[in-house]
Amino acid sequence: MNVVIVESPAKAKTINKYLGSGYTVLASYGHVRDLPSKDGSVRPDEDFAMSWDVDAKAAKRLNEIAEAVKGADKLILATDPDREGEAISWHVLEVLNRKKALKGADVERVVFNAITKTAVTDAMRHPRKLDMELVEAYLARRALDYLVGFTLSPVLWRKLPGARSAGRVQSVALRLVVDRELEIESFKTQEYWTVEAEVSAGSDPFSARLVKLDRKRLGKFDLPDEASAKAARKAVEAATLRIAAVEKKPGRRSPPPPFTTSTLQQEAARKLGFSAQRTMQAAQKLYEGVDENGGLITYMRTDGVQMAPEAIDETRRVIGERFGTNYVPEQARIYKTKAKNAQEAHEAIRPTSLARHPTMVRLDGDLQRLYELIWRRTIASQMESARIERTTVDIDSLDGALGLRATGQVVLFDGYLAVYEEGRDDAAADEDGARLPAVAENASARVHGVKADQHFTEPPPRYSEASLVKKLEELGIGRPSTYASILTVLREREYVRMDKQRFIPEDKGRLVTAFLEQFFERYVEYDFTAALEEKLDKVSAGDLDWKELLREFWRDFHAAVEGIGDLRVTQVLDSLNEALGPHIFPDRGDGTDPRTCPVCGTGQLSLKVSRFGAFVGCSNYPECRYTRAVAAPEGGEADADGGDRELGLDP
DNA sequence: CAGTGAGCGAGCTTCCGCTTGACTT
Repeated sequence: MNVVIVESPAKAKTINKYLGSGYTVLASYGHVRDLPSKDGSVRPDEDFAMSWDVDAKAAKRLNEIAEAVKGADKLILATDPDREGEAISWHVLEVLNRKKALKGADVERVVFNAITKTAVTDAMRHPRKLDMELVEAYLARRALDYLVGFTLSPVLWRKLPGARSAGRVQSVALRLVVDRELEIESFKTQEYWTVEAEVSAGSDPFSARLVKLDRKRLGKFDLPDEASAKAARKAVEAATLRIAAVEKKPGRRSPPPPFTTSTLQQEAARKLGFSAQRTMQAAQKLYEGVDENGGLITYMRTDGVQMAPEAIDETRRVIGERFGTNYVPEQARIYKTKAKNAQEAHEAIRPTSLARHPTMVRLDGDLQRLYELIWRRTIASQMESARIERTTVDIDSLDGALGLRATGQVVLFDGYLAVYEEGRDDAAADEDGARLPAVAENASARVHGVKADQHFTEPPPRYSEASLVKKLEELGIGRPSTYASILTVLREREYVRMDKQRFIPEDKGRLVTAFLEQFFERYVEYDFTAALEEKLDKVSAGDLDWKELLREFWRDFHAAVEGIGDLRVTQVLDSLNEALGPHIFPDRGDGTDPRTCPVCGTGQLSLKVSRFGAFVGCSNYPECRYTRAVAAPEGGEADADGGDRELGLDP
């Protein structure tokens, strides 16, 4: 008898089926051990010694595993083929060794990145040893995260009452939200106008935009006000027009790759309105399966876009049957990940059987809709590209001073668009979607009406859950298993709030960000994690000692912590006040200096702290009693207003 | 209705990443 260890029970069940009777497949249910949530779990002055703790539930699992291993010939560690997976195998092995549960049993490490019968049985024939360098990269990652989080958080408690936590991932996610808000606040809207004419040339009328005026190309801001727009409109109305050129260009649109965790969360938000959490809950149920037929989709926490060859074959077959052979490309499509720091331990998220059409499964609301989305996306990813034709019609005045342009596109062959079109976040609507009537070059054109429209440039949009997850993934920050919880932490700490499904930073979040930027700048830089990952890669390649990585990190980090530890709260505030700027003193938009007191008009505002939390107060205290709360400790809210009220704006 | 106030204090909070049930509301 052989004992096989994987992470999840659903996976254990499937693999058991593939391997048959000579094997017992058990799940570890995750990491099994972790650092206890208290001081001293990682000890830099003992050469980064780490204490591990097995919680009660994991202990039960491990006892079951130890029991099964007792009479076994072999222990086969088949956890995920990435850094964390290697670590899980190591943790399990460590515990079993400590229990002395491994007498005589051989230990093998086996990896597969698709759960198909061929992939699994093939992997079983190629066992290897545990990769200790990969495990050491994990240890470095784990220790660093602990040291950053469990050092910075207490610093925050002491220096900024009301602030609760900081960490390598959450603090950068928060910074993204805060920085975007600052961008929005400092954004200057700009007015511009466009002129559009309804024209015809022996055809149905169509609309064309003014693109040339006074023999010059019209830039976006060349019609800055109503007067210039009206003058341009008059010029169009007075002009004699002819069709100068008709150009048709063929184009292709290729399908998007199949889903990863990040893209699934984004699309489910855009198309179904699901939060990241709701998406993951539904996906988990689809993965576990609803009846005896097993899971309906592959593993839902993945950054891989690749698919098992068997699945690609089946997808192509289903496309041929349902849509016709002209929808099947000659070659199967192979996708490569673009995400930084992708581990690609798992396949893309796809139905376990493409033949299981959404109409053939009966599921609860969320599950049904999510399954259909995944089925369509997977099918689309292997379908033929759409072929389109883009048409551009240039219309000039006879004297050549004016130019108008109309664009349109026609889908000649829909290809993958027959099942799926990717949603958009904040992009402007397609303007060249319309079909244009056939017109002949040199035909004269008639103007039916001209309109001038006013527009204003808009600031960048606030992050939604979907766009923030997308950004985090681009920066290589966080993992598929943590995206949804990162969003939750920011809300629980009251660093941000949601408004119309968008993240808005609270003053508390701005303050924490300003503080970290001021005193721990390099640890909240957007590429800190990417740089760390490069070093971790060196560790796993054997080119860098994991303790050397930690020593180097700790030297600088510890110095920064010592530096601020010596400062009194008031000194921190003085230094912070210099740097705070728009984080805490936003432009009020009425031309007054953001740092002068809005009540007395002479006092200077600055940040202070008390047992009520951080607040902004006037230098003329106690004559002037203007205050504005910035960050209150848990439950320490003065009243329902939360100090948000702008006192004294109308004295 | 006004709007907490700054060198003292007891004791509390916290990280990231991997995985699901077993508690009660």
